[in-house]
Amino acid sequence: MTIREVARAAAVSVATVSRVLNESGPVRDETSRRIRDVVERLRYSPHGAARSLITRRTSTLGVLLPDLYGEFFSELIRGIDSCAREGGYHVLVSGSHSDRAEIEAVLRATRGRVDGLIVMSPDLDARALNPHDGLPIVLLNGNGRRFDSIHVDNYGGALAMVRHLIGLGHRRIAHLSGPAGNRDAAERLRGYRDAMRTVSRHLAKDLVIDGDFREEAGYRAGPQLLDRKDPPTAVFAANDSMAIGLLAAFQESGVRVPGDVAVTGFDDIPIARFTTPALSTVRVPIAELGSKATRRLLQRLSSSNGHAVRHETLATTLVVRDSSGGRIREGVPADTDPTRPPATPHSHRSDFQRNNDSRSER
Amino acid sequence: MTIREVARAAAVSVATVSRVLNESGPVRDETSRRIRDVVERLRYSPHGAARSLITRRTSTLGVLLPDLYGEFFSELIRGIDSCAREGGYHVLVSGSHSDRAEIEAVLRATRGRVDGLIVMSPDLDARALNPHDGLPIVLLNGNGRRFDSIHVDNYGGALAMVRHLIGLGHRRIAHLSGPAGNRDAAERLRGYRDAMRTVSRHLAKDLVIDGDFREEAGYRAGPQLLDRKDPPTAVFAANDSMAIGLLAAFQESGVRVPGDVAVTGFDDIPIARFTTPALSTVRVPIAELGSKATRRLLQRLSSSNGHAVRHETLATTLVVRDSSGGRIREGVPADTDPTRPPATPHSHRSDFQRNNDSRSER
DNA sequence: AGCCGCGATGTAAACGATTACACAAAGGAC
DNA sequence: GTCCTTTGTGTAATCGTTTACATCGCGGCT
Repeated sequence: MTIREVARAAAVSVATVSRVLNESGPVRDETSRRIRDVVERLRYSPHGAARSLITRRTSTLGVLLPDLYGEFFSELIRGIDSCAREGGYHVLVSGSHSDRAEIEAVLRATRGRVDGLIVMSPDLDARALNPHDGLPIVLLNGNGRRFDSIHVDNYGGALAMVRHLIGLGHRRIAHLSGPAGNRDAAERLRGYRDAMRTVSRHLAKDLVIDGDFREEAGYRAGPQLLDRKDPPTAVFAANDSMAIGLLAAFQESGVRVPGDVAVTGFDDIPIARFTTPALSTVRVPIAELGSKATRRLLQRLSSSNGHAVRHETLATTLVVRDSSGGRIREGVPADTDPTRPPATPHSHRSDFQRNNDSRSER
Repeated sequence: MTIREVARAAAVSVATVSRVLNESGPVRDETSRRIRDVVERLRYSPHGAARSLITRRTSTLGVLLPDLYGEFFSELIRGIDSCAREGGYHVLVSGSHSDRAEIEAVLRATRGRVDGLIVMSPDLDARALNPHDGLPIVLLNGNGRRFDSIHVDNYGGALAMVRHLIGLGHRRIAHLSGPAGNRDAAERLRGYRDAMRTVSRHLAKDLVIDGDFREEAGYRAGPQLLDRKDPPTAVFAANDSMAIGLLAAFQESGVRVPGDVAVTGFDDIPIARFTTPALSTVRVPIAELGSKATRRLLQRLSSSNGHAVRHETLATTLVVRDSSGGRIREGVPADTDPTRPPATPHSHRSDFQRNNDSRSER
């Protein structure tokens, strides 16, 4: 079932078959029709490897992720996949890249298999992938200057959230941080610190508990926080998963949220609005993050003339639900979110949102 | 940076370089070392497409999924990816295949790009991929007889869950079903129906509400159920996402769970144990489903002598937490689950589990 | 009539690896 | 010394495409 057999069956040369299949070059209508018939009948489809060998394009995008755990990544991949497919590309994913050596191994293994790379590696500087022979790369929340990148405004989101809590009168606000070394986590922590600093030193004091982005960490943090002699009145978790774990711990201890203590998260994973109480959080446009990165990569692939490297930051949105106790119960318009794709209607639960627009183009 | 340049730089022939790189054939130690040095220095790595053209292997597995939404798929992909990487394979994913035409398009496009396929397509019979020229395929919850397949015991799990509710004294038990046409959903529904049938017709009556596996569907079902003149005392949702939506709706309506009504789910996604109240559900070994499928595929790839087609069904586990009200509060050993990977310790919240072992090998 | 251009097609050279085969040198066995 | 085997290496065919170039009619122009 090679192009050769098709050519023979249609009594033409391979060149003509190729021309018909790729719509390159002129072919008589009748010939074209005949060839198409044969292709259909023989169920021929060209061999990908052979094709990419000569065209030097694979129609495949590589996606390197630090992990594949949780709803965040399924959303991200969803954004990437839908956008890639639209552009006629396949997606090669690869999760759990802890150390630099592993990243390099994958980079090597994928040579000649992908046309470009989307790399998310928050633990690591991008130096590992420095010298990769001109393969276009888009970084997700990375810190390389040399590559295109799409960032999420972690800092701004955290700042807005903590200010929100401060605005509600909270002073003893704890932060449940993400894993050490993780860049996103670090930025959220920085936002927390800076927001706290705007309040008089005597009244507000940093209180950071180490977490790791998993539900369990939040669950364990609950008792730790309650056992202090000056327990916080609000806890800002570095992501929703931990906030949900925290919610569970408080619930078990009989601590009311938000009555006794406010709890907030970060990411706005789809489930956040269905927790009890509904979680106040910072919305990260996850799928959009993926699709934006993909679009950027595709555009760099098509226009080979190297545009300047671009760094873009996606704005986050403060989403006030019940768990922070800050919800305005009257006069809130139902679901005013313009960014949410209409494919996922959540029309019943209303959110109060504030766009925290510190978006920037560096 | 081709093998040719490496050969020239090391003053040997391309054949020798290839032999060193693949450890095929004898090479003098000194020559071998010299070549390795050059490879290192030139940062050479062989071109994937060229290699797969001649070897007829791509070291890539294709994964066709119906969708990429939610925690279920990230778990599944995680299982697949880790197992594939272990075997030295890459993973090409592709989500959202609604109709048959789309599946066929992807099948064509991936010819010569993958060595085998894992296909999950619960909406569809497997006939679409019938005649694919000898490409090894493993079906996930599909209904093809001709291909290897791994199933989840949806029926047994549903049966066990509904019996659990009946055992607690419930008679008016509603079922919030999955999307029409979805095979998993259909099996769970069948389990529900059969369990209900074991109770006297007068006392227990089917009550099925249509859902679609999304949180929102559960949320909307809440009022619908409460507004009936004979509201159910228990609701068995066809998956956890919908159960969580339902929990949120009941919470808002002031209906206590499990006091006023019991709620249960299916899947045991990681977040299920952190809902309020903790969700009673049926555990599906999702990551294992992925890794089992992958292992099967790999083994079929290596031993080309065609074993007979095998169909395997993975057992599910009844996980009793708080939302069903059936939790035995005394004498429950903490976290006795043997199937849970130690990588995700959830040591604080205890589960009471019952292995519903209707596993079978067809 | 001769020339040019163009449309339709065929021929063959790439692309970058693997590998069957050839071959040379060396070492034993006789 | 001849023959055979083993080891180490090189030459060239091969995988299935794309595509530059050549070819061949054919019609229009001068």
